Order: sequence, then C-alpha cells, then structure tokens
Amino acid sequence: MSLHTDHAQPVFRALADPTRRAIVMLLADRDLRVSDIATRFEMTRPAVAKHLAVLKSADLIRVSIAGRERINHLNPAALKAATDWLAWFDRFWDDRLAALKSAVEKDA
Amino acid sequence: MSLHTDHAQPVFRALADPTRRAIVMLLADRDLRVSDIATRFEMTRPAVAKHLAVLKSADLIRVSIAGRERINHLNPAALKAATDWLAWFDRFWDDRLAALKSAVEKDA
DNA sequence: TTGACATGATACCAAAAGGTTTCCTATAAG
DNA sequence: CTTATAGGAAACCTTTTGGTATCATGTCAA
Repeated sequence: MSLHTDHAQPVFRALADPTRRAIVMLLADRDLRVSDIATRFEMTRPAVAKHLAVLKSADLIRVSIAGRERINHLNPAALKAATDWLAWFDRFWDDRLAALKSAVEKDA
Repeated sequence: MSLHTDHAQPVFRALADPTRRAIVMLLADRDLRVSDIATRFEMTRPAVAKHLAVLKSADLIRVSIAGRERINHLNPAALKAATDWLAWFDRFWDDRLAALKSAVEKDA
C-alpha cells in the first residue's frame, strides 16, 4: 500500500498535542500573531512559538511577515495527509458497507 | 464548538507514532498476538507491548484471551474521534476552494 | 533618536516517551 | 512432571518534549 510512504507523519505528530490542535482551531477562525495566540493560553509566548514551529514543520501553518509582525495563517490543505490515512479505514466502520458486504457474500 | 471536549486526544496521541500506525494497519489485515507483531519490527517484544498498551488506552485495539495467548484485534470505530475532528475542517477548505474558484472566474 | 513593542534565539529544566534487559507466571505439550 | 512458549511487569537508560526565563534584534512611533 502506498500509505507506507508515510508523509502523514509530521501532521500526526503535530496534531498529537492538544494545545496545537487548539491553535489550529483558533487559526481556522482568523489569522493571528504569536503573542495573540499566547494570550489565549496559560503558557508563555516562547512555549507557543515552539508549538507554532512544530505546526510549521508539518506545513499546517504559513507565516507572512508585515513589518515587525508575523501573521500566522492556517494551511488546512496540509490536514489532507492525515485525512487520507484515516480514510483508508472507512470501509471498516461504515455500517452500510458492512451490511452491503455481508449481503454480497450471502448472495455469492 | 463541541470539539472543545477533546475526546480525540488519546487517539491522536496514539497515532502520532509511526510504529503504532503501522501496527494499526497490520491489525486491519488480521488479528495478531504480541509476538507476531514483534517479529515484524526491529524492536523487542516489550517495546511492542508498550505500543499496544497505548493503542489499547485509546480503545483502538481490543484483546481477547485464548489460553495463554492474547489476540489483539483492531477496533476501527475508535478512529472516528480523529476523523470527526478533522472533518470539521472539510468545510473550511471547501470555502477556500470556493473563494479560489470565484477569484479565478472573476479573473477570467 | 529614543523608547516601546513583536518576535527570534538560547540555555536550561523536569517529565514523558521509546527502548532494552531481566525476571516471573501461566498454560500447553512431550 | 518437566520443559518450552506466550506474555506481563519492573528496573533502568537515553532522547524528546513541553515549558520557563533571559537576552538580542528589528521595526514602529513620539
């Protein structure tokens, strides 16, 4: 299976931390600067900056520089790597497919 | 948003490790014992057992005991927590695509 | 030009994660 | 009964992770 070429690794790694998932959701709503994000969590700005670095390395966020400010915006397309990996298992828990499968097997 | 109640945490945490994702794929194919899995990786059985413990704690695998053997089988339904979290962003990049599309059309 | 602000960079720390080795127990098989 | 097999459990080690405090730098504004 081509899933063996594990390009989803950085994305799953990034999403493993609850703070980072919360940041992703924040950025889904609007673009934010590091310090904007930091005020919304009970942790220091450098801590948030580290989380952003992990998200960046997974290409989940992009940064545009405007003067002394760096605007972080979400790149939702990067989530596709994870979605694709998970989609491979759809056939297992889809009840309709399971029903169809047993029907087909019975028929055969 | 109800996603704030982060029940997806154990699943994302479990999927963050490439070995564990590989184990999940193995178990999608067939049920296996700990030592069966261990032979397929370049690590010891206790190491694999630890990975299985993480997967169990996310309810991604279930164990049935048969004599001295413990059969691990996948519980694909547990992946739904992660899939649902990611699905929240589907409409987001759908919107983006729509915006892109209209921009392109405007340009033409 | 002189601060104030936004952020990067570095050093450091404790805890968690991923492994290994070793040992113990329970069951199956000869 | 004795031995081999399956796997749990504990002790230990190293690297990574998530976080802090502190300092350096570039830019905007008075």
